[in-house]
Amino acid sequence: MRRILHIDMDAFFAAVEEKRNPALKEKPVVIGGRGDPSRRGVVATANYEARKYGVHSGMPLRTALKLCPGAFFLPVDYDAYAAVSRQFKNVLLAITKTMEDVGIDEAFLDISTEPDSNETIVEKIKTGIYERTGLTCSIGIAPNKLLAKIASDMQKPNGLTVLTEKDIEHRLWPMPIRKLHGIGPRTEEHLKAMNIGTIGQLAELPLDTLIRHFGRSYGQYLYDAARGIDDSPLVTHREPKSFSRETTFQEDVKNWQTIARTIAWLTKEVVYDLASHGYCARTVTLKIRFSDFRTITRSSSTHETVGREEEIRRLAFSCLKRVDLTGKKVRLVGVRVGNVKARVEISSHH
DNA sequence: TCTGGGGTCCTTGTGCTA
DNA sequence: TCTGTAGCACAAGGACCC
Repeated sequence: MRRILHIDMDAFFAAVEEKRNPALKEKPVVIGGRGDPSRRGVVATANYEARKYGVHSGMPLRTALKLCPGAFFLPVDYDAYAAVSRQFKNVLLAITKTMEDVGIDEAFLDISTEPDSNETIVEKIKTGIYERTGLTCSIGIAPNKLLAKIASDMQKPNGLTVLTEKDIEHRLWPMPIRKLHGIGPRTEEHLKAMNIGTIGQLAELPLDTLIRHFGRSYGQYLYDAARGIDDSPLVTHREPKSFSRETTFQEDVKNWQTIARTIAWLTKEVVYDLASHGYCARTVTLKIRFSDFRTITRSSSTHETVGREEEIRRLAFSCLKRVDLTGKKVRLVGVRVGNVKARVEISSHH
């Protein structure tokens, strides 16, 4: 039986900001966009004080302002959070190298072969993270990643929850289906229409029913997940598959020049990312979102990989030519490069 | 009046080729 | 030569995650 930990930092962005500016503690804090609730943007994180007013991540900043006019609004300072993220991940890596990164504020650890008890390891992690960063985290322990992630969410902030196979019936099955990783709003609606609201009810559905509704791969996933089954290993290293940049205009745009200039700028940014990571690409995808939120993509591939800005911009504009913009207002444009390949190292030795 | 940005993965349709 | 089909690459869209 594996021992998998999921570590989740508590209200991470807000906690870093409060650490920098302790006067923010005890006050509602909302972090998102450029920190200006009169401009377009959504909430990245709200602290627990702001959550009392109904503010939550993903909500437009304008809505958050209405719900909580007294809140402090701060811009997302990704570099600062990344620095703290490295610190807490170093604490985890001191326990075991079998760590899977899950974004900036979460990680899995596989401690199956560690001699120490769960209690000892949890103590090391919690005090280690607190000493290095001054922040708290919530931890879940279970036989697999699926259950460990659910467990870390059961008691927060600063919680610890252990789930075993014996807990599946009485602790997992009463939960709403949305708690399962991989079930989002669309699947929730689909299952609601089938009168399925809890994980237990999902577990009553036969495999062939799930496959009929959700396809072979996702149907099988749902069948297993409802039973707490997950054999997926930790992924300790991954290569990037794509790089992208996109931006939402403050006001919807119908001027072609503005759109073209923005695409050229985004291309420059993407090329910089691509090059600084040492990659080149074969596919360029242009993304356009119209004012009605309808989103289209157009992509264009080359036979040989490319990395130069002129080349990638040419591909991006060949995509733009295939989009009919007449009479439409554009809300967002984005540029992505895919099918990326590590550049052959021009080595100094020979 | 709303609904970010950076990713991954999956599905579906289509055209090509063995 | 005709027909079917399996497999693949690619394009587009969509669901989901943090």
